[in-house]
Amino acid sequence: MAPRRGDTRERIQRTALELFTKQGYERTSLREIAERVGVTKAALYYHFSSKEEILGSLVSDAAQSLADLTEWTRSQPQGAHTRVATLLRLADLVQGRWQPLLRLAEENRAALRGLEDVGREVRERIRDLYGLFDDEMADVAGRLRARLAIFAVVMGNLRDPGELGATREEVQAAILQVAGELLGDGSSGGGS
Amino acid sequence: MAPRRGDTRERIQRTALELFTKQGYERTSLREIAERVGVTKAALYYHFSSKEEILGSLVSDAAQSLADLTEWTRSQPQGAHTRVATLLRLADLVQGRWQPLLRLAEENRAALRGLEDVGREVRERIRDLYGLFDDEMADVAGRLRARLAIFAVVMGNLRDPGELGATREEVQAAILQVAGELLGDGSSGGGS
DNA sequence: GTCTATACTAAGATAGAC
DNA sequence: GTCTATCTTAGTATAGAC
Repeated sequence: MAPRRGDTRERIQRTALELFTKQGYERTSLREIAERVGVTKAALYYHFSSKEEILGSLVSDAAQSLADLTEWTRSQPQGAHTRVATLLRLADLVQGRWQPLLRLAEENRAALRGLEDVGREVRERIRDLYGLFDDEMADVAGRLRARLAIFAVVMGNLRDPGELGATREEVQAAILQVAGELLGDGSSGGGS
Repeated sequence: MAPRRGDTRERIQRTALELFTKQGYERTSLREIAERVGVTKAALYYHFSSKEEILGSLVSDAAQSLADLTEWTRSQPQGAHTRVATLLRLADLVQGRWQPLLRLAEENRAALRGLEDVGREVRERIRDLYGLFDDEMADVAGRLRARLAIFAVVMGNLRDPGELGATREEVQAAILQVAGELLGDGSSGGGS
């Protein structure tokens, strides 16, 4: 219980992420965060100008790595292979360091909407990602399939595998199979 | 501006639904609702025992019509035709009277999670709906496709059609096409 | 049965001392 | 960099007028 020095800001972020996700953003009070970190409410206001800014600081990290992903995709040759490779990288992120934040985002969309600057940036990055797939899809159904493929990768990795009556590995294999089907059809599918 | 009598409860519900959806559940104060309705905060407490109960009263209506839908499906002969017919009815509900509430639910999942009784009921009804499709799907990929079909119907009808660069009618047609593909493959698709 | 007046606790936020 | 004290407003609750 030695009084740590210099890492208070990060400890606030870690604690907030945990509590925001478990209880919801609005149901988590600054008093609660401060108590867990071992400081007073006012101390939080030294490191962050508001409760919203704590949330924003968590989101902007993820926005950066999402930008990295779309940039990588753009640097690759266009085609089905790159689309699938992008989904694989996305799956890694969703299972890895994005997971806590995505759970938070899923449950607290209204709070995220309140974020002015950071929120706008994330929404733009997400649109970028969609755009990468849309560009190669001829028709509405194709773009819809691409979005469903992305959704399957994201949500399939967030939810309890038991919901589908399978292990995590089985679900992961099924996601990649179905996502491949959805992306494959689209690029050569018939129009209206 | 005549002082209406007897419809205060419904006006509270309508106003709450609108504000909860537009601003988020937690960001909407009882004072705000009361002001719009033209009564005091305390009057709300005559009609509802808490803010949560206002939300719960909105949700329980939808839970009932969801139960009606699954019951109807169960009364029909099993098969691809019934699955598609169920999705069509679901699409009608999503575009119609469920729309405001679904928008609310999407943005305020954390608040919904707080609803003890009603929340449990809705989650059970949703699981029932999934179960109807799961029963006829042999493998994990099939069940995943069925869920994606349901998701496409629900979300495709909630989002702005412009996101896919199409009109509402075009999006609607694409949703039904893709949902049909997803449900069709599943029942005869190959195993692992 | 329907609502107003009023009060209580806890929230986010700020000012200024150390 | 952190704390004490304080402010405003939120949700909640009750007593009592009509």
